[in-house]
Amino acid sequence: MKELPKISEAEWQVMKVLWDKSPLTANDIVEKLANEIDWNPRTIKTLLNRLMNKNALGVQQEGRVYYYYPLVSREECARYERENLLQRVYSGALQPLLAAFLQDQKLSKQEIDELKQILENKGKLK
Amino acid sequence: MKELPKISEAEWQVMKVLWDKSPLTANDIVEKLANEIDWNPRTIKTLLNRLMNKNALGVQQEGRVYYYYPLVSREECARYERENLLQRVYSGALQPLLAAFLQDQKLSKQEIDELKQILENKGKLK
DNA sequence: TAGTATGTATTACAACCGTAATCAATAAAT
DNA sequence: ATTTATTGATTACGGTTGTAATACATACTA
Repeated sequence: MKELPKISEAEWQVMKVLWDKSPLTANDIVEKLANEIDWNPRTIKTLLNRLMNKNALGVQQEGRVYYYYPLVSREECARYERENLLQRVYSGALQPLLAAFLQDQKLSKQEIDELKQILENKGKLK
Repeated sequence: MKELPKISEAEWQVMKVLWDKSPLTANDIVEKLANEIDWNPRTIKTLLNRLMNKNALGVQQEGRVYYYYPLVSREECARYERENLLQRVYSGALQPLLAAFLQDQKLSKQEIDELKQILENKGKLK
């Protein structure tokens, strides 16, 4: 089983861009992030380097330009973060976590129905 | 509105003990954590100090002993962490987050029913 | 009253993080 | 061929975190 690198808050922003679409050059990434975050391009280069050192990103070199791409899946990383929240904050108690999420956020009718559907199935399966 | 201190992973362990029951002395806390975590008591003292400096904990002094108690509510801090996960990992998309949590964890029949109940109510309210 | 134990405060130290600036290599331009 | 511009690599720097060790104050003991 491969070691999941620990991805920091700032690094998540970069990873999300590459999970959306890859491979991309550093400049592509800078451009995509320009709207959302006020970072110096240098900062993004640093983050790319750190992510490479952590083996979260790979590169393929074309001439003098690097094309970056993820080496870990978004779903793996997301699962890690979910589990982390669940344990750290809720000591593993899922129901209160979910109830709290449902309480503070708004959902469309359709999203509610989808979730109910998932719950129905969980109910049946056991 | 009061500033929420940022509580680190290790600090959460300490805060949870005090949210369960407070005020407690450092030694009480060391004892409670002894089962769960393999920390040197010094480490716990350090964490208590940091939490005081962050205004996450207060103390009341009785003789030479300090009694620690939380200055921030568990629910505030939990909300902060939930929101953080939601934005960082899911860019604010609640439904996929919830669906994933439901997918990877197991729930009792009763918990499922409670969640369905919450969803029912959300559905009605709008 | 001098030493010991106990509890808090200060200091340590490396790794990680946010946020860059500077250096170096190389492709492009003159 | 030398200069310039571009892009990745290295270095920076203060703050936080995990994980303690050491110093200091004081209550208790001999």
